[in-house]
Amino acid sequence: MENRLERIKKQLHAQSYKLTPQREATVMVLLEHEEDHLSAEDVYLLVKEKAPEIGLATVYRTLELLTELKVVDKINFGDGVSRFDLRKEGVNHSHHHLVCIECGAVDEIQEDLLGEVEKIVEKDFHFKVKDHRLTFHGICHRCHGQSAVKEEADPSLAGNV
Amino acid sequence: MENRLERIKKQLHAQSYKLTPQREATVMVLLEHEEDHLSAEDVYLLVKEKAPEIGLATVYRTLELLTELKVVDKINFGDGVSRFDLRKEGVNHSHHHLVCIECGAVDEIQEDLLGEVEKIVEKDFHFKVKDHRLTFHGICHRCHGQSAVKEEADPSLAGNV
DNA sequence: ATGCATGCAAATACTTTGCATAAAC
DNA sequence: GTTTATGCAAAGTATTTGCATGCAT
Repeated sequence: MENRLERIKKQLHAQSYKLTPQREATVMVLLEHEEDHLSAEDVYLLVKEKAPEIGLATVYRTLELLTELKVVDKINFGDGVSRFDLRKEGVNHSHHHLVCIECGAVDEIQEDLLGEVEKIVEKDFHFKVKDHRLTFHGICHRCHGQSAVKEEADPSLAGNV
Repeated sequence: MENRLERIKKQLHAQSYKLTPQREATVMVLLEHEEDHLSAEDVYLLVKEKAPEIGLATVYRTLELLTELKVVDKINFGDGVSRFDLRKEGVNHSHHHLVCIECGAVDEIQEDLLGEVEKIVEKDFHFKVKDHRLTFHGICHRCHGQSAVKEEADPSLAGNV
């Protein structure tokens, strides 16, 4: 965790940005909630616990900065909010998501399943792939087979949105 | 074109919705701009040419309805707007997109390249896939190789956003 | 001192909603 | 005549921006 913060600090410095206490608190929240897909508002509320004086605008500005630096990916599941997803270290593309249409849970696939597909895109469509966004919509393993008890599916117990 | 409108009309009627003149005008705009990725506002402006009295709210409501009926897909490229993309007939999933980071053009891949990947997702992640969203970010065939003349890339001549 | 970063409030952008009217069945 | 759809305006969200202040070099 510490070294990831350090690395991000270096990335900031490399572009002559500072790791201010507010930015550090924001990054820490993201590191601590790596599995989640937090909206700017979510991040704001969590950062406030560490740095109560922080403003929402600063959080937005920090998330924008981190997106630029490719520390996080700004993703969108079709509800009206952008969510921010920490990239794994050394990984140069956004990972995949599984959105459950029953319970709303969002799970991640870290493994890159698009290698072959990207080759086809580059060859057949003459498109130089730099990054990708892949989301599947369907029924997650928790909801699967329990369509009879749909109503009881509890997203809070399941994957994180 | 006519038959596609007819088919959409039937889909509406099947759920006891009406094909009002406003809805028809909206659908016609979508059919005429199949290659584009129009925002609600874009659709509104185009529909106004056919039906000047239409209100923006009606366009939003119609697009929402068409999304429900899976006539269109509501997609999002990360700029703050939802865009609406007509599904091909008989196709039951969203098609793929190629977003050029140089010129902003968005091209489509109609062919489904995810068959194998979905099998893996279903087997290894126990996730029943119902639909998907796949977007590649990179350099399109028009911009490719002309990085020296970047500034001259003209999205209006290229694919449509 | 200078420049970057912050907090707050105001502004903007997009989308949804309430409600009275109008059209369709 | 009852339901469904529309247009307008108002309200809601999400996000961005302006600006005075603060912090760090």
